[in-house]
Amino acid sequence: MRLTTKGRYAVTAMLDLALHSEQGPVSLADISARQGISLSYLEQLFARLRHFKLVKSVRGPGGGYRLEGDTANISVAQVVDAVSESLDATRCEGKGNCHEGEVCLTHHLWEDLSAQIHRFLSEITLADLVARNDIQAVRQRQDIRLANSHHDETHIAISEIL
Amino acid sequence: MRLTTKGRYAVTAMLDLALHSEQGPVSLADISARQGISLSYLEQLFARLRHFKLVKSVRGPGGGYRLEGDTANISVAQVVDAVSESLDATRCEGKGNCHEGEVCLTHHLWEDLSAQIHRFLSEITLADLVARNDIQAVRQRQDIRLANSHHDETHIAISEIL
DNA sequence: TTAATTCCGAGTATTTTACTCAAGTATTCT
DNA sequence: AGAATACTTGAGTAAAATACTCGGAATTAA
Repeated sequence: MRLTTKGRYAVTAMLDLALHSEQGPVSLADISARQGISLSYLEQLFARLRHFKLVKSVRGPGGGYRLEGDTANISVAQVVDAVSESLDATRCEGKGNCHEGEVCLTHHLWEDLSAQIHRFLSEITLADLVARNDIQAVRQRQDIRLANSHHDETHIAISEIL
Repeated sequence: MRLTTKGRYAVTAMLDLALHSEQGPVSLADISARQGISLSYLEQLFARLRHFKLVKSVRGPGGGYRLEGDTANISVAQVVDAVSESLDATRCEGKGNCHEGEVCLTHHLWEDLSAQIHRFLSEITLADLVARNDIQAVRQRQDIRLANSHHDETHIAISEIL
């Protein structure tokens, strides 16, 4: 469980997707416009999200991405895990080449911590985030703004509101 | 709250320090030998740990580092915070230049999560870690090994045991 | 067919990580 | 006082991760 801005971008994008999933598939271009994340970067992130079965793609015009399954079944932990490597950084790498059969200790300890953080983030779902009224308030502002301005260059990104 | 290998190195080093603090100051060279972390990198980490008043340096022969205060008062969160930048990655950066006075939303959300993880790691102290008997077992092996071998090149790092 | 979209691969700039090297400073032991 | 020990500082560097660009191919609705 690595915790960097990359995971944060992914959570933001997934939240945006959750907020707009009612009106059919959401294009990455729209997410890019609303959240201020580059399109190509989103493509990379969504390739992994798709691979982990968190989203489903619809190709062609009017296409985009849909959440795979219900928002209540997608946790923040899943999203973060999908886009970020798990951190090992040990000489042994779980292969058991720790000295003389003695199993790793610092390793276990850290994985312990890591597992607990993971458990914690597993209990927060996209549905929980969507239910927050501060999020709902922003959603509306963003929608209006995107509708008004396909020529306008000012946006309110969710990240500017979180 | 960023969670990478850097923080892990710091926690490992601090744990090593805690395990050997009874016999006077611990030199970075010893920690380097036991934990397999390069001396220069430890120097950088400890410069920050010192700056955050988590350790105290003792110069001169027989010198090294001591923990500043009791192990029960040093949390994992403090150690991680000391060595890693806090992740912002927002266009607004808390400066309130979020659009039209509307406060950041995704920002708040993430900081919320971040704060909760922080709280979680704040409740785990070095004393808690030292108390684990798997750690104690390793400690002894490492001590023997370091004593026997200032010419020997095989070590059991805590990280090989965690 | 055309346009919108996902998909895919290569490439790149920036930052972070992890480390090396070298010179300097403080302290203690003799 | 002088030498040894060890911290301190700073510059520099290689590798990895991050964040992004670009070009083009595949798909499909209209």
